[in-house]
Amino acid sequence: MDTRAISPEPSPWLPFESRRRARDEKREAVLRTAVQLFLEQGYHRATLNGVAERLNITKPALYNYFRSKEDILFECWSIGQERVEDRISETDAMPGSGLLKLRNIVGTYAGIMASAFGASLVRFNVSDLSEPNRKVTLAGKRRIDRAFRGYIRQGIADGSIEPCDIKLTAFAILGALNWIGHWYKPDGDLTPDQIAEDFSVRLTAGLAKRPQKKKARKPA
Amino acid sequence: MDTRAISPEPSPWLPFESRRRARDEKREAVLRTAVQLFLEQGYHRATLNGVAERLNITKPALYNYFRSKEDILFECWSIGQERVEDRISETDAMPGSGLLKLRNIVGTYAGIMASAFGASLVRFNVSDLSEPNRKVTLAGKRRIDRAFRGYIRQGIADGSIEPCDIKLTAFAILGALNWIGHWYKPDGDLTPDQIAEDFSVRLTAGLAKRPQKKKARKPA
DNA sequence: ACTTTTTCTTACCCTTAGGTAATATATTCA
DNA sequence: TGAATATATTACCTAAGGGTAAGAAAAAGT
Repeated sequence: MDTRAISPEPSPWLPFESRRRARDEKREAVLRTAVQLFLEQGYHRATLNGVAERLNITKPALYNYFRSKEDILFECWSIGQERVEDRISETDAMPGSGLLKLRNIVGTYAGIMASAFGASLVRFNVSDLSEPNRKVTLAGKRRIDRAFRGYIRQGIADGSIEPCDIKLTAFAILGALNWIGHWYKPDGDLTPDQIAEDFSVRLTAGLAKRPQKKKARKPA
Repeated sequence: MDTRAISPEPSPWLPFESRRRARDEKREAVLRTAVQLFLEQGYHRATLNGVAERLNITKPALYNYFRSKEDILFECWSIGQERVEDRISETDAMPGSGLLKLRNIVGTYAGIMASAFGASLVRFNVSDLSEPNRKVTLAGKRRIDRAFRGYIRQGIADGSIEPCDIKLTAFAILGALNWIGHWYKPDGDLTPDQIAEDFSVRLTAGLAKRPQKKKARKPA
């Protein structure tokens, strides 16, 4: 769109903003390429030269956008984490039973795990991060744990979920979900949506409270 | 123990064997220390100097027992893999329904995952291995997948397991199990046995074939 | 067109850690 | 005790790769 023809007095801010945008686009391109390479080869075997090469630039150019390799790693993790936390916020604000919320987060989380930034949440090693960044990631992991446990706890309270060991249940569900980040391949025969739909049912089916017979035994 | 005083005619093989044993013990000590350090710090951040230091020796001494760092990594993986495959063989030979076999392997697998060599199956990066070794590990992972799917398939065939998507079911169960290798801490409040017992029920509860509604069999 | 700022490249530094050579020290065995 | 073997140490090499300095090239602003 050529704004000069429409607006005779272009704001001096526009070029600045467009420059900012271009910069951010390049930054994101670096992150996309980096996370891809980190996943393919592992963080340590992947080199910044390799990242730069894929972008048709040279290594030092990367340092216009990031302060260090670890910085890139941490940002990749942050993007994945933010996606998850956004969905958790949405789910928290959702009306409905704990079981419903759990089903919702399981499905969306599965979808995220099938993306590169999502997989980076479980494929990267926290000990490759600096102490401050490591603390941030560990706190993030705890928040995810807490969210899942919260939905289960709510479900038990509102009667939608059969009473169970909350901690182990959350571990089991999160394990099944996180494992997606290890086995999912974009060129496979399963789409993220299929996985999300299946897992949202599969991982919660055993938890739903069944209609009370005289003696309710084990959950389905 | 001074064998010379007891046996007047000592076989020339005995010293040799005892030396072999001592050697193997040292080898295993290296592996135990190495796997521990690899898990604590990650393969790349952990150094052979660090491994040697914990053993009160120096780095080159390690090369009396292993040809390279990668060699050590691969052996750690192999030990974990062997433990799993042993249990799979046992389970294969077991009598009983597919569901029973699945419960059995889930429990034992959970226990293995709560050990250092077991965790090494999921905490280490295949791309840190040489091409031949990587092929071996990938083949190993496939064998585990195949075993789990086999039990599920058998269970469906013999009527102990409700028909389901075999592949996704196996992924979900293996994910929950493998995740143990990431969260289990020996100093936590859960013992491997507790986890094994819980998971063997938890991860299979949703699969068991329920009494058919047609026949209206009320639970006693 | 000229200046300034941003972005990128070439050339380089330098630490780290895996691996090796030469050699010393135990240990075994006769 | 002395030769042979096994095992460990000291000292060193070397490649790889993260990171930096100086300056060229491109873009923006005037």
